[in-house]
Amino acid sequence: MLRLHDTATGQVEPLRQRDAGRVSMYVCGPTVYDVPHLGHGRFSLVFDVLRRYLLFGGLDVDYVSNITDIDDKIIARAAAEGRPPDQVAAEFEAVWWQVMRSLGVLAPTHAPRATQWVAPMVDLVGELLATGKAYVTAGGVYLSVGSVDGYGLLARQSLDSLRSGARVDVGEEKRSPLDFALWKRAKPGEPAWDAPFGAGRPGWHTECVAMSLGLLGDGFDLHGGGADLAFPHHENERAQAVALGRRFAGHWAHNGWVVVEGEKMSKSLGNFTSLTDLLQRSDPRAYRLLVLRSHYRSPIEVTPPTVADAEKGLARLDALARRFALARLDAPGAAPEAVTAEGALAAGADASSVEAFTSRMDDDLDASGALAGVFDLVTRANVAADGGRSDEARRLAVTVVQLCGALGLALRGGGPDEAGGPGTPDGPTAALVAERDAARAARDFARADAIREQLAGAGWVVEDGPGGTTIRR
RNA sequence: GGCGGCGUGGCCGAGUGGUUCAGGCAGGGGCCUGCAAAGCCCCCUACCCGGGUUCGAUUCCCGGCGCCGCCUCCA
Repeated sequence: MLRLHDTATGQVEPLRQRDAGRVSMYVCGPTVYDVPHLGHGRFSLVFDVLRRYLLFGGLDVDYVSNITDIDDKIIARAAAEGRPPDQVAAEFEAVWWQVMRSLGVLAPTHAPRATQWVAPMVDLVGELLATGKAYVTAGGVYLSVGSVDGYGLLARQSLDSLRSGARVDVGEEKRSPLDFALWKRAKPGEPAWDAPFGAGRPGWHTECVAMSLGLLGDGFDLHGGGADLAFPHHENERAQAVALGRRFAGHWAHNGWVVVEGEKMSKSLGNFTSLTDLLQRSDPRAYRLLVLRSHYRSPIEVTPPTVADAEKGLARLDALARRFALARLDAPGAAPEAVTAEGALAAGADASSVEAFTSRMDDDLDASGALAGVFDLVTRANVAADGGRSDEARRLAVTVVQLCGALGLALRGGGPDEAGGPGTPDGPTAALVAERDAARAARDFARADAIREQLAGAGWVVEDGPGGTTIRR
C-alpha cells in the first residue's frame, strides 16, 4: 500500500481510495502561453511515475490534467503578437502534447480545457455569491478568504500570518489582500464570456475546482502539482470547495523544484530552461532518469553535467537490455505502456526483486532507492551471465526491463525494428561489418581497426562479441 | 517579519541510533579482449559547526553558521 506525503498534514500517510481499486487524481497542467520549461517536465514526470506505480499495483487510475487556455499571459502574448489568444493557446498546447509524448508521459484520462468549462465555472461563481462568501466589484468577483474555515492549511500558516506577509497591490478593490479573483471582468478587446455578474473570464483558481469536481466528483483522492502551486493556487481552490461545503481532494502531493546552479530555475537563467531544448540535446529518457534518481519532493539540479550523468546511467541499462536482446516495451512511442506487477511476474521477473522494488516505492515513492535496487540487478544479471548461469541472468535482466518499464523507462535492446532505436544499417554498412568480421577471423587487425574507424566516423559504435561484430548508433 | 526545507565521500544522490553495505558517474588498479567497447573484481569513502541525550549519533534534542523556497503570476 502506497504511503505518500500529504501537504495538508505534513505527514506521510496512506493514499486512500474513495472507490476501492480506483484512484482519482487531478494534476494541475500548464498555462499554454509559451513552450514548456524544465519544471513542467519534472511535475509531468513525477506524477506520471506516481500514476504508473498505482497502475503497477493493479489499481485503475482516473488521471485528469487540465490545459489553461485562457489567462492574462495568453492575452498579453496574443496582443504583443497581434493575433487572437486562442491561436496562441492552440500553438503551445500542441507543443505541450508533443513534448509529453517525447517524455513518455501517459496521456491523461481527461485533459479538459478551461475554455470548455466556462459554463460550470459561471455556475460555481454564482453559487459562491449566493453563499455571501464572494462579492462583486467593478473588476470582477472575489472570494472572501476570511469566511473560509481553515484557510492557510496548505501553506501551513494561519490566516493572520499570511496576511501579515501579503503584499498589497494598489488599485485593487479587494476587501482583504488575500482575497482572490473568481471572475475577471473583461476589459475592451479582451475575450469574454457572458455571466450574470458581468461578461469576463474565469480566474485561474476557479477552473481547477470546476473541472476536478466535475470530472472526478466530490472527495476525489489526490490533487497534485508543483510545490509553488500549494499556495496560493491550491489553497484557493480548496477555499472555493470549502466555501461551497463540498468535499475536495483527500490528499495533496507537491513535487520539488528544478534548480539551476543552486537557485530556483527561472527563465532569465538561459541554458536548459526550455524543455524542448533539453529534449533536443539529450535522450528524453535521461530527464526521466534524472527525476527518478532523487526524491520527488527534493529540488533537482538540471545542468549539462547532471543530464550527462543520467545518460551514462541509461547507457548501462540499455547495454544490459542489449546483452539479452530484451526491451520491447518501448513500442510504439518513447515510453512503455503501463507495466503491472502481475504482468512483470508473468513475463518472468524475479519475485523477491519486485517485492523489494514495491516496498521502496510504497515508502513515499522512493524512486531513488527503487532504482538503486534495479542497478544492483544489472550487476547481478551481468555476473550471472559471465558465470554461465544463463537462466538466472535472463530472469534478472527481465526484471530490470520490467521494473524500468514500471517507472516509464523504456530500455533499448538495439533491435533494428525498435521504435527510437538505431535503425537497420544500410547495405554498404552491413557489408563493412561483414568485411571486418572476415578480417578479424583472418587476424588482419590493421584492416579490422581501419574499418572500425570508418564506421565510427559514420556514427556507429562497434562492439565485438562472441557472435561477431555488432554495431549501434 | 511569518512559515517551511536543506547542508552526506571528487561530483550527483539515498538512507540509518551501533557490526558490511545505498546506487550512479568520475578517478586509480586488476581480470577479460588481438586492440577497443561492454562486462566483472578491488580501491578511493562521507555524513556543516558547537553543545546535549545515550553504553553509543551522521541519524534524536538545543543552539549556531550557510544555502534555498513560500508568503505576488509561477510547475
